[in-house]
Amino acid sequence: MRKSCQHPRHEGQELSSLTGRLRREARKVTGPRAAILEILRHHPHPLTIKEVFEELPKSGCDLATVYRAMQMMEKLGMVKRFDFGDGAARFELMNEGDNGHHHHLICTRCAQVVRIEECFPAEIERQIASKNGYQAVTHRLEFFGICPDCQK
Amino acid sequence: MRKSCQHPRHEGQELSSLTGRLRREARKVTGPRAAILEILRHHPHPLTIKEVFEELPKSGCDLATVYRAMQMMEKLGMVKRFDFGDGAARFELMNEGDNGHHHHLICTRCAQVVRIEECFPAEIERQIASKNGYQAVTHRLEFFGICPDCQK
DNA sequence: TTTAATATTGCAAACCATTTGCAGTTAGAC
DNA sequence: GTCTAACTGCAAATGGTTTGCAATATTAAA
Ligand SMILES: [Mn+2]
Ligand SMILES: [Mn+2]
Ligand SMILES: [Zn+2]
Ligand SMILES: [Zn+2]
Repeated sequence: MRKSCQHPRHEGQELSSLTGRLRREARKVTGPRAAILEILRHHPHPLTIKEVFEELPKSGCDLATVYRAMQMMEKLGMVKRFDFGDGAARFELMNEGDNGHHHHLICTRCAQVVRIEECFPAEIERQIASKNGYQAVTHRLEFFGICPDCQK
Repeated sequence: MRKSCQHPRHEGQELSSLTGRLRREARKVTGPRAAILEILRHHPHPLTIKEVFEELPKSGCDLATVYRAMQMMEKLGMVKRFDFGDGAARFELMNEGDNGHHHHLICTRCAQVVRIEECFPAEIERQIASKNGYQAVTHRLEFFGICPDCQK
């Protein structure tokens, strides 16, 4: 469905930097893991486990392996989990050091995704937190609408 | 776990107004439905299907019936679905005419929920929409933090 | 009040995303 | 090379949600 973008600007971090990160954390760089990282590296937007699984080279690996790799990398902070509210978790590669906090605008017709740089105003969030006595407040925010292609 | 609040201010709409709404839409007012509405009516916050199910009077009804009642009422616009990202949908009674758009602040330790009246700034949302050529843009937004009780 | 049409229910099975146990297989430190 | 912890495939289990179907209940009509 969604095609990989070959533009170098979208290839993200070097694979070697990613595998290095794994080894540094005493994780093994296996065939399946390298393949999964290659896929994430070439996709600028969050991917479903199933989408990753289906992009895997012939005789890739077991679905459970993709699930396990993804939760391991999430724990190491290498990928970030997003929830578009459709029942399937999505994952996006994170840059080292970056906390990955950002949002998306999703087409409700074709699922096209745009990365959004705007964020919920920090000042208002601070007010919400203090007014209710909550600490360490963050938010989960996604936008939904009809993309240009789907408007005709 | 979460207790029902008996304060009249929290009882919401009359049960008769709710059942009237059902009949008006050619839906039958059955025992299970009345019981489910009674539960929602007394809870000011979104409830899980399981939570509703467990509050049902002895020998309430089948779990599937709660699921079916809830999706029917969602279609009629009588309840609104919320997603706190923990894998279980939550539902809240909606006032007639109101579109129910609002947000929550959820304690990540005890799941206590506070209704939030603030919303994502409409002006910024409008910019996001036009900048990307999307139409009919809305958002899904929830806040997470540690509630006062859980801070000790 | 009885009837008849239709909506609703319980129950069990199906679904779908995700997790887990386990025995056999590797990566990579030494 | 050896050794061992980490990893894998596979199949079974999980948890939320949906569905098919035959039996039952509600309500509009008579
Ligand atoms: Mn993104
Ligand atoms: Mn609410
Ligand atoms: Zn944000
Ligand atoms: Zn809002």
